[in-house]
Amino acid sequence: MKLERSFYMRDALTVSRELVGKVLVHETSDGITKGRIVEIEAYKGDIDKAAHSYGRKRTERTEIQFGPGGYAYIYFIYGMHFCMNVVTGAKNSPEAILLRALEPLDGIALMEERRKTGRKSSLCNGPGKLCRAMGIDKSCYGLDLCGNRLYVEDDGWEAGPGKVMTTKRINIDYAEEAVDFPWRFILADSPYLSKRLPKL
DNA sequence: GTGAAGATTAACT
DNA sequence: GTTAATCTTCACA
Repeated sequence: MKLERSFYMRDALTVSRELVGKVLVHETSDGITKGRIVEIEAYKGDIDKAAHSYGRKRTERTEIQFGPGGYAYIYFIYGMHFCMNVVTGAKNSPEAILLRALEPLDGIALMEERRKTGRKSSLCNGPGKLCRAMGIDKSCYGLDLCGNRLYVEDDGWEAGPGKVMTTKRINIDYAEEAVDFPWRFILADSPYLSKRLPKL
């Protein structure tokens, strides 16, 4: 079943923990693609130097994060990649969750066509890659995840005990003390992670 | 209007 | 491990 608004209205860290193992669904004119969420990172604008909305900085780009949870925050990075976030928290609480890796479930042929690669395991194992495989671009910015085009569903699958782990985030070395926040959530035994499990 | 930097990826040494 | 590709967004004039 599709996740409801109330699921997203909670704290980003709480939502993150429960979002691992859920299924991202994108319905397009080319077909439907689905992928299980195996790696995500939480960003909290009020205290997190790594967040675009750090210091409650409100710009045209981060505007959607200040609304209620349950909306898509898409941004373009390094001139060639899109990244998708799920906005969480209540209104005026700039929090979001970056989707870093998915396990392809449905529409895999369509993903391969978009990605031009034959290896299923590398189809969605990175923020930029999963967006391309899922057909997500700027036109998805601000979409309501409680709508019927781009949303997250719970298919009843559950991670085994201790399988959801937290680690430090990736590629935010400029964020000073925030680099040590354990806000990356992963499915420990998934072969679809963007990087190998760091040593603990 | 202009310039610098980036929540990445793929290719190369 | 290092680096180029490539362009939106943001800060400042």
